[in-house]
Amino acid sequence: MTFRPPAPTLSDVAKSAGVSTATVSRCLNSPERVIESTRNRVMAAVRNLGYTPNFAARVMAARRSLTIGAIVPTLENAIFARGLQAFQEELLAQGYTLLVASSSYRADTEEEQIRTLVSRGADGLLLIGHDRDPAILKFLQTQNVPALVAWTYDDNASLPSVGFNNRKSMRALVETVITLGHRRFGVVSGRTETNDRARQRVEGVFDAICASELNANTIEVIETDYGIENGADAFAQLMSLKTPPTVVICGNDVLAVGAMKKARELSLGVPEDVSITGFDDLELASVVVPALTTIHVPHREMGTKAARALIEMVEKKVAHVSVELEPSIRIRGTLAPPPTA
Amino acid sequence: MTFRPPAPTLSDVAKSAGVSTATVSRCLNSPERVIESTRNRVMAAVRNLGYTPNFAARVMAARRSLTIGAIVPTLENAIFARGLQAFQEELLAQGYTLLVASSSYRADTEEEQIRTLVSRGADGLLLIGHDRDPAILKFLQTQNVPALVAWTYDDNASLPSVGFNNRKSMRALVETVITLGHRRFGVVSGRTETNDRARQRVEGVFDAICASELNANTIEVIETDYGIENGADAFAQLMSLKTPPTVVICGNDVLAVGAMKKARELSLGVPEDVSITGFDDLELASVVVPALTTIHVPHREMGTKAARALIEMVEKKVAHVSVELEPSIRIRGTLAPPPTA
DNA sequence: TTGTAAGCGTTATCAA
DNA sequence: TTGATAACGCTTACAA
Repeated sequence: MTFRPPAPTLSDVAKSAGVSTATVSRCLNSPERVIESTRNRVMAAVRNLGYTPNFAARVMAARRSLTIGAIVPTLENAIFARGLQAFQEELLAQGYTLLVASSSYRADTEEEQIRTLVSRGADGLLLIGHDRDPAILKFLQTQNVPALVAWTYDDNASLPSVGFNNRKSMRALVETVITLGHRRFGVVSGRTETNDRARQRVEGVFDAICASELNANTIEVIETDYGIENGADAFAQLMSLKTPPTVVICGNDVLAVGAMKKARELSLGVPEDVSITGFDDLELASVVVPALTTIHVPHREMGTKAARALIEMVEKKVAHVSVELEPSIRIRGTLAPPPTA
Repeated sequence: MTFRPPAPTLSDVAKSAGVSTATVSRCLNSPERVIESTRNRVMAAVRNLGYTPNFAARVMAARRSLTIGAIVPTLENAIFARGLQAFQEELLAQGYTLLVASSSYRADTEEEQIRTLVSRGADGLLLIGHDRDPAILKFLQTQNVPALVAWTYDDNASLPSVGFNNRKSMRALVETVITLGHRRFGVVSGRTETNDRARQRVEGVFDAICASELNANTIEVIETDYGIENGADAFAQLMSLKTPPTVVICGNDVLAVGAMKKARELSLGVPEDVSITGFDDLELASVVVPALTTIHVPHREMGTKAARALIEMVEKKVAHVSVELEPSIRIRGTLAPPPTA
């Protein structure tokens, strides 16, 4: 092992350029405040030495990091990918860096991640959904770190949100399903206990059914984690009931695609034997055969608007007002009238 | 706007517990070095005040961050998701935190991200592939930050790697394809100029074909960015040739699924009219109909081993020896003998 | 336009 | 077992 010199610091640059550290700092942060001749000299020294500013030191001295943290429940499937990408692009355009963490849909992990990101100096936080221990909100308050919620819209929650009404959207879809003549419904949902979006979507299903003259008691709901195989298993369970549903409403596209896979294995035709619907309109939804009927969520718009809102909260230090986006129904091949209708 | 007190610091805790900052620091970092009675008092103060350590200050003082950075070409599709997940799990188990950045397959962006992560105090870096300006390697050296390459294996590159031989794997697959009787090949590849894995995979195709007595001149190769729609377009282009291929070898599963989608639109049967193969064995590959023939990459194993190797490099400050993993071929529904064979 | 110097919140060395 | 105190590398009044 060879000896390695320590990385160059501001004062190395200052020495090499024959100026003070303050001048070097100015060259880097507000070049217009340094006369050109010195600036050139300094920048040359920076290049020569291969100097890179130490972020930790900068954060400590400046007391802001130009960093935004986002904690999403999962990065394993595409559920949050597109929105997050747009979020990140907008942040970047405004000079901020994004730090992403995943909570695996666990409240305790999310709290840990919140603490981690705050301790790393995040200037603001993007969180998903409103289900959360109030204590952690108090923590954010004492730490003076603004937070914004996305992927759901709720005007009178304790945090501002940029998102859509999951319940209303699902209700609209199920109303369409009812109009087609379906009377026996199966529901494959995400975990409702720890996931307000999943909960609201199931509520939307019941809203639609109760609003019609149908009997809500006949609806079978299976809860499971998001995952193609989980969707497949839940679907199999539903279809093995004495009176299987004619339509299976899935809490998201991942579950729905799992259901489709299992239908194939069971030699059940979709939509001839059973209809299937999803939620989110991931790329997956247009790849499967037939294409999946689902609810299109304006992911990119949500990401972009969330970024703008959060930056405003960070810079102006004011609470942002919530923004509601409008999903739209995408009727595709997996939905048709029930077999006997 | 209400007044917000600044977040509590170490010395706030020290004052509140009636000890020195050194003792508080010890309670947090090596509790066994503090007698129980004081420790209890200190921890109570920590809880009371809602104290969270300031990461930037800690990094500066300790001169290590227990943070590993990873820069992948994309987070938009699942190509790197599973491996990265395993990488992160192993890091976590060993007390490290993962910071992920995406380069969008651009060399300049990757350099920027490398600098960013180093400046943020990453103790080590995971990079994908070996294609990279030597200057940035020198930078890593002067900054004293070890780096490891994954998703490819190359024993005599300048950085150690944990991965597989893309060329050899693709060659094996194409040899199988040849054995089935195929003679007209189409290739849909990722960008070979900026992506050594894509390049090696194409080379593997030619290796197999040259090793047989076939004429390599008849192979049409189309390069495109990774994406379902790109795969679809490239496939359409290949199938509109005067003598279209009987098999389309795709550089990865995402492209292959795009090809399958387009085949359906063109009413081409897979595999009756044309065979299609992928690479990676993403979850996607088992969801499509028919299931995709592809090369299974041990993503999780790669992630775990990369984490262990990188941590060793960080802690022992020695270069790790490269590790080669073995992908395996997964023959599934999209591959069959050519129509006329 | 540039320099001086006081922090920023930790850790770590050295004494007590 | 604990406490002083000097770093760590940078930004930013304030002064020159």
